[in-house]
Amino acid sequence: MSEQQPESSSYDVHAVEEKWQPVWDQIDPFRADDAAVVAGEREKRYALTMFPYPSGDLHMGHAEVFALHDVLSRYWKFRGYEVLNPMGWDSFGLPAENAAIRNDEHPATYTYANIETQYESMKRYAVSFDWSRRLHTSDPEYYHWTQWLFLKLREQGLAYRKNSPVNWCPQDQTVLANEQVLADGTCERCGAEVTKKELTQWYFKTTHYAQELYDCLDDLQDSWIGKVVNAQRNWIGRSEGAHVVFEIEGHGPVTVFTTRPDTLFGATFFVVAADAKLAAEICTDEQRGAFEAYVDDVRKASDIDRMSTERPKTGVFLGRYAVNPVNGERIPVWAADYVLADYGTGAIMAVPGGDQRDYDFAKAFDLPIIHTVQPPADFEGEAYSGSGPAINSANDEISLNGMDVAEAKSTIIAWLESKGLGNGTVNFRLRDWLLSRQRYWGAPIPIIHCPACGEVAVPEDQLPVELPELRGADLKPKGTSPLGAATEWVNVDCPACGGPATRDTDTMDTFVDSSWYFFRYLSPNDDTQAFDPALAEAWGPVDFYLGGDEHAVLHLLYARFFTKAMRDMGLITWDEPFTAYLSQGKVINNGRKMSKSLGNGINLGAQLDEFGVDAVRLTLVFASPPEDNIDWADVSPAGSLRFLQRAWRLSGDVTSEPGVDAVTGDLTLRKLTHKTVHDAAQLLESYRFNVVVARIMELVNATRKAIDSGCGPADPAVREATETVALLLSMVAPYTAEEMWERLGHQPCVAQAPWPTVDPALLVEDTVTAIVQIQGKVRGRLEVAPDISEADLEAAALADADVVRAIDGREVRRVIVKAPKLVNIVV
RNA sequence: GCCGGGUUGGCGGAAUGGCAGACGCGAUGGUCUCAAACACCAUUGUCCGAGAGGGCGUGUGGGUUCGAAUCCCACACCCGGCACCA
Repeated sequence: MSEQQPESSSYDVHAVEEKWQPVWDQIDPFRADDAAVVAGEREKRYALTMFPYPSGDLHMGHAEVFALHDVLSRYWKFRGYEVLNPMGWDSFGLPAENAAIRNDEHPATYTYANIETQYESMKRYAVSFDWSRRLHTSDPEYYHWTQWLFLKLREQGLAYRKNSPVNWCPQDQTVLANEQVLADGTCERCGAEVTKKELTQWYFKTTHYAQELYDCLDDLQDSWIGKVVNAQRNWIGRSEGAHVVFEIEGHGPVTVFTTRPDTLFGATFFVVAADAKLAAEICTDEQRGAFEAYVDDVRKASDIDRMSTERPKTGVFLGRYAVNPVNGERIPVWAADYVLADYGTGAIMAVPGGDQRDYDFAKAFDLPIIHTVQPPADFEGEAYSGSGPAINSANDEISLNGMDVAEAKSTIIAWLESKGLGNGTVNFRLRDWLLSRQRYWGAPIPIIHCPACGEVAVPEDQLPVELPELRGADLKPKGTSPLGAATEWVNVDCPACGGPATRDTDTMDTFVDSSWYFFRYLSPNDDTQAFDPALAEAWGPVDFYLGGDEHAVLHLLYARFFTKAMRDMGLITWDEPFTAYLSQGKVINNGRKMSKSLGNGINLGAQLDEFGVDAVRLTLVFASPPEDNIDWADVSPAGSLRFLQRAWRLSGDVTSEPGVDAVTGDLTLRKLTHKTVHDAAQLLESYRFNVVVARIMELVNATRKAIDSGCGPADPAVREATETVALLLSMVAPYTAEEMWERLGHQPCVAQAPWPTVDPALLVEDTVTAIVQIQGKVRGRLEVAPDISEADLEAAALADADVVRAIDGREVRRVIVKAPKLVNIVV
């Protein structure tokens, strides 16, 4: 016995990993069955986690997201759902291209080598992916359908080309979407300061769905993590207000957007964005020189200073007057850079009495200020934008005076509408998605430019438009797409007229690739269509999506846009792609983000080598609620390993035979076992994975105690408890669980075992602990029957020796009884 | 400035109107050992007390309630989103 002690008190984590991987490969328990779901034999669950970009090997962040994701996927399988849990690679993108330039090779070399590395790591990490659905967005078999979807969007009028000032990253030498420029004006990818360039580029018309993208957030409010819903609301930026038409003398009517039409009587001047075409059109010849000088100044200053709200107001008079439609007042028209060209109509009515920016401008240029809302007596500010009765707001036909803001708004809108001078409307901050990129390693835009026919779509039967073979120095960024250098590729016959024409040389933003990949998982090998609509109907939408905060707006908004567009094309029937969404926290170290420059990186491979896959997974799941950051300095993979060994040791101590009837087993342990299973299910449904682990630990502790100093290792309840530990643990620590399962005398694999049946009778306690409070403070405890009457409980409480002593002769004024749990005595 | 989320022991966190601090980390003491490591056992919010026991305690201040970490009001601080968006 003593000789065997070392051998049986721990197991070799690496040997166990090598032992089970081939067994699982053979059993292949996680392959999703399309037929069963299409036929409705089993209820489906689509579990999705964001597919990685293949830069090097997996890191701690991947380890966390996969560990969390796998708990839920495996749980769903246990509960009898047919689970779709696919994985692939978002494999177009700049790092591969930059590596190719550095190493004089093709981007595919870097990309596919890293994919293999990551694939091997994922296999070792034992995530329950259905590998038969693996895809890579850089495969022609995949981007064929990315291109096809682009053409479909274009047919719907949702993809178009326009000339416009765009965000330009001088580092990456390509344009960027609004979503890819951070709040501080830097590139989301490389951190370089983004500048503006005037270019003709492709856009997706995301604004077409602005209202719906906004409204559907209400439905996602409870099932998506709140901060992402909030971020999307802020990004889409819905504002209710009105369009109001101002006649500009000598020019014509110009419409403005305002959220405060009730303040129209206070509009004392009119401002046009200096960089809008409209400003140049309105400007009189006399003011032309001053205007152009101002525009020059604005251009120089813009990108650095324009972010600052503290900057003093600047502008220039355009030499014309607009007529305020409510009172006929002639108000001067100015150009200024505090009005944005691409929001609203690029022109505003300025109400300095009610808007601080307009107030600042009025002060700077000595323009009149009229208050149209009565500020409270103690108001000490300048512009007043709060609530209160309207003042100074009447003409011959209408008076708003005395009305509150809401009433004044609706009244004036009705009046404007009756006069044809405006209407109530809604405006959005969201802009269209700029999708062209001047880089190589992406899906070519399947358009041919013909001098005679203009833009011509590449015929569907000629898709995919494959990338020409370029490598190394050919790919160096030069401000225009590297594809332009592939002369043979670029020059083609026009599909419409047969004349000489050229291909579009830009590639698509890689966010296009990832906007629809969750559909391709349904039909990853179908070379006749993007996906089978019948499978989409059966599997979709995604039931649970786990990913990173960095995609709160970007990817999640784009995927929502694609889904709505695909619905309107008749490809699918639902409105939203992801029924539930959760973003996991980051793995940090010592209070800081891991980074090379700080030298505080934790290498996942090294952690796996030291503690094993299961201990690392357990550590990440147990550390905190999934959405919170995990500081690696605060957690203990060694402690996790210790726990796993403790759990595993139980399986060696059980002496009863498999299949023994648990009914005769120790009741206390049985009750804990059944309660643990019951609670675990509820906790898992609400993603409370860390608490589930704590409950498994409690069960392990209790089972240990039962073996050592309780009912003993032969008691059937000990087997039941240990088997339950193995089953529950398999969601977090699959290797340890499989090893336990085998030692308990079962065939592999534990993932195919059924979820333990909870006996409701065992969830009922024989006695419960009633607490007795005096003045709300706990002063005694009573063991009572769960069905004790309130009167009996009160009597028992008042008779209790501790309670009598605590009352200390004082008069009992009131007794609150909540049988069977609580008595509160008020003295 | 606007919108959202948060603040609980030395640390990560439990408890969502009824025993605050589950579970774990760390720490301290012990068993084992020649010794150490591992493992195991015990203690571990804080203050008073020899002890029994008691006081205090969930960012701050108020409120509702027999009873509040939990609900309400105000404030402070932290994190995230938007921001010259009319």
